[in-house]
Amino acid sequence: MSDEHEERVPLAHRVPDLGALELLLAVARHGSLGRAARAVGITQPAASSRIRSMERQLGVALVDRSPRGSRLTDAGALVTDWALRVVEAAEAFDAGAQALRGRRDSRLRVAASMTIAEYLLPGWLIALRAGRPGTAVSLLAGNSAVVAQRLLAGEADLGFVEGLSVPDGLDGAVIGHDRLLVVVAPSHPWARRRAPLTPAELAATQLILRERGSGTRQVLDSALSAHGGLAEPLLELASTTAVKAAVVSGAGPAVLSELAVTEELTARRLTSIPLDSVDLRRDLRAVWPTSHRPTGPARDLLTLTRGGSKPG
Amino acid sequence: MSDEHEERVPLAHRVPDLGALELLLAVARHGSLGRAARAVGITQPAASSRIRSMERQLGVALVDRSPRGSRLTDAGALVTDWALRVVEAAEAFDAGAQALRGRRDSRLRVAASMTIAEYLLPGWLIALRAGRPGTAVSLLAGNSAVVAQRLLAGEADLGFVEGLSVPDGLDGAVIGHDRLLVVVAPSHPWARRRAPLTPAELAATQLILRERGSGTRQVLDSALSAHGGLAEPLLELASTTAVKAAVVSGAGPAVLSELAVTEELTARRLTSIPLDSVDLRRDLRAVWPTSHRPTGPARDLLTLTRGGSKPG
DNA sequence: GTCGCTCATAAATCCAGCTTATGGGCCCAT
DNA sequence: ATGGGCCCATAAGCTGGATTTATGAGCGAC
Repeated sequence: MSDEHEERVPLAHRVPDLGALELLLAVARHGSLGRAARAVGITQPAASSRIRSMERQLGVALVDRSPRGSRLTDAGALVTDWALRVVEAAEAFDAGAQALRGRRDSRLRVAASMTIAEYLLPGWLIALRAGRPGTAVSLLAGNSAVVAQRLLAGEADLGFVEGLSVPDGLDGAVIGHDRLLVVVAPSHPWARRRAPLTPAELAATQLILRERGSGTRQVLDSALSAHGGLAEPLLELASTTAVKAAVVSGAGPAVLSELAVTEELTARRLTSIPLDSVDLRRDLRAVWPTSHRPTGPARDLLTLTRGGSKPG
Repeated sequence: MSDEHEERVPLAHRVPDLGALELLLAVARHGSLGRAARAVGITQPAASSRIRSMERQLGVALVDRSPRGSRLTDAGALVTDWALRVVEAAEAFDAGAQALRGRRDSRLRVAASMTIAEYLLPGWLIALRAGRPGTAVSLLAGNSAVVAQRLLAGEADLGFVEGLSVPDGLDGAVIGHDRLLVVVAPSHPWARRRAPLTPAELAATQLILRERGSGTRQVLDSALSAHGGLAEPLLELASTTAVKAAVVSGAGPAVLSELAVTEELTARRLTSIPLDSVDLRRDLRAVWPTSHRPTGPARDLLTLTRGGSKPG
């Protein structure tokens, strides 16, 4: 059962590559193929050819060319918006990857829980880079205990954890909230029910879970301990990505951070089921050693995450 | 003043291409380079080389190779999650593009307002494709009047509009809600204020707007008519994308649908400013000709959009 | 020991996209 | 009206990256 979606033609052949999407965005911004070309560092004929082959690939005219410049067509405006989503995701990828790369010699060392590292940090790093270009960031992902240990050992400058309490020896500040959601594919029977799920029902259901030790799983286990504890997992998978993929493909229900599934929820690829009586909210906290108040880039990042503006 | 963010190295050179990201996801799913290679339709050496150059590019080991298969490293799990976001955005792009292309000979013809077409439809189409593979969809984007006209002329099977009322001759159902938000870059002075914005202040401020005729702009104009109406625009741009890009780069404030900016808000690339006394909520509705209840794929799509529970 | 799976390497091929060079259309200023 | 500025399109040649085949080597099960 489950996966093996055999796609005759891979996605990469149906979607223009990142360079082309960036070029399209540049055209939208600058109003001319030539200007856009210069903005992305290629020549005008290259841009012309690239946009043309993109139009051939999509089967739709994207820009109105005129001797006075180029404007997006109606379809082009739509495509450009979709392209922006892809480019933004790619920027987040890049921000995260850069942080991961600089493990050794970097200046700002961040330790974060998986959920925060996956879904929030890349965005923050983009914003940080805008305010402090050139800051090298390194990122280590682990559970609360690992984060605490790194901070106390002086191997990280700033940490982020989700959970109920601040580990000993650390100071912290709440920077946001997160909630665990029960999610299923829209085709799942639960998607049609009107009544909220009861904790007992959830506890008795076989779920798709991350492997033992994940923070998400621990929170869920303790919240349901009064109702019989978690049932045997239906599947145990290594990454949040794998869990999501399994749920989307209809393998069964899972409980995931809302941060991990907002995209799928608005797109209706997943449906969230209300849960009765149990509140699965948890705080997101920035933490640091009591002795070392964050300074410099660490302080900037901290400020950023609290919704404020940058110091300057 | 538009700033020229000159990136020495374009994003496309720092981020692996879509094919490589898909391959990485396949490796995560299948646990072996060779199987992953077959899954994406290339040979094993090609996959090996691609993953290797990806690791070189990112400067991080992504998979643990062994004679019994390959598993993701810790860093690999993070990267894979970021990769999934990119691939999902690309899938949405593809879903939209396919709908756009099939304008002529397709079986399900959808007419939708810009905001819905941009941010919700691609996701719905992905879900629809999962349930009804092979359904060809065509998409036309326009304002309420255009949508109504197409439906009544029999040139579209199902419509989606945002707004206060259902056009004459159509039946409709509320499928969700949307809210207009005032957004600025985190560096903008407004990001620091504690007091909500007053309607008069907003009306007196020069904003970055979509060009005249956009639904968003009309709603805003009428909501502020009691407070002096909109000021002269600071910039008039052709697409929501262009507006967002201008705001992020600090050009000024804008008013945009929350659907358009959720991503930027959670990533803190944009900040939303509370607005006093004026409620900019609006309903999102599916609509169809009173005479033609949706059937077949149109009915499936309609069911899909009413499926989940959406906060807000 | 041998078969089955795994991954890595080498060499040849092929194609996609780039650059330079050129030409034509439109508008404005002189 | 005419030259110069902007715009875009086309043609030709080059280059590099990714692919394919063919092979070798490690590990485990029988």
